[in-house]
Amino acid sequence: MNSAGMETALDHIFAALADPTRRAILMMLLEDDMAVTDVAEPFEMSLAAISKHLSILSKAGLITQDKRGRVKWCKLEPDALRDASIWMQSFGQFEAVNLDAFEQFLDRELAEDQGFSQT
Amino acid sequence: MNSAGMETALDHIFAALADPTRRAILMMLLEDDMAVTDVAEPFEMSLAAISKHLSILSKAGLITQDKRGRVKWCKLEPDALRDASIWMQSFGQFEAVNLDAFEQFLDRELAEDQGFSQT
DNA sequence: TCCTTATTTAACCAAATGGTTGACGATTTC
DNA sequence: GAAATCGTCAACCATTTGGTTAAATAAGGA
Repeated sequence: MNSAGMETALDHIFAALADPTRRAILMMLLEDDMAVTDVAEPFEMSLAAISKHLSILSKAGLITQDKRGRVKWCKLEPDALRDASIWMQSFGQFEAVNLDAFEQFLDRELAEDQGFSQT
Repeated sequence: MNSAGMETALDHIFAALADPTRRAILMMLLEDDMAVTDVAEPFEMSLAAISKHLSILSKAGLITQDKRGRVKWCKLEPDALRDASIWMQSFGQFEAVNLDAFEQFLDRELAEDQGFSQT
């Protein structure tokens, strides 16, 4: 019924998006890459908490983190939203679509993308 | 920072979508409305657990439930995904890729269904 | 070298999540 | 009316989540 791996990826992506702090972080990164400290600045919570949020976003593939010197730069990876978006579009606009074919489509799509880098 | 009101709705929608059981339920409801007992049938968990999942989907606005007699019918409400879709559209870069891939998928679908008129 | 800055890790906590079983109210059927 | 069916609720449990503080690691700057 379900292609293996698809669930986990979608699990992580949707779970990451379910938190308003993490969505706000993604919005910030839309404008520019940022260091962890700068990401944390507008929030009223500890740096450690933000670090955890960034780790969750990273594991979901929504951002990548690139350490240069002692600064870790966070970069948006919007392609990771593709799987989730494709999944959602099947409900929003294309209800009549054949499900078996849709799942085969997802299999092909995800086979290409297997393995977000998750250091 | 964030538009008021939107957060809670998105929280609920994304959190609802983060669980594979709930996504599977939505897929099932894509085909037809179903009674709670029938929704639960393919899953290896209690009816009470499925009832909770349905409640979560309902609170997220992803389904509605209509009780007729002793049977409660579950109906997909794909419009609820619109908020989440709109939010994701702010990440414009991936959207083009996504729609491109999905259109290719649709083309294959429509090629099989000669005479299907797209609305 | 010593101090400061940048970030993660560890230990801890409260609350939420996802599941269970069993009892219950409501409805249909016999 | 009695029994079966549909679904939820209450109580419980283990695990995960989202936060804290404090210590640890790493890199730059004085």
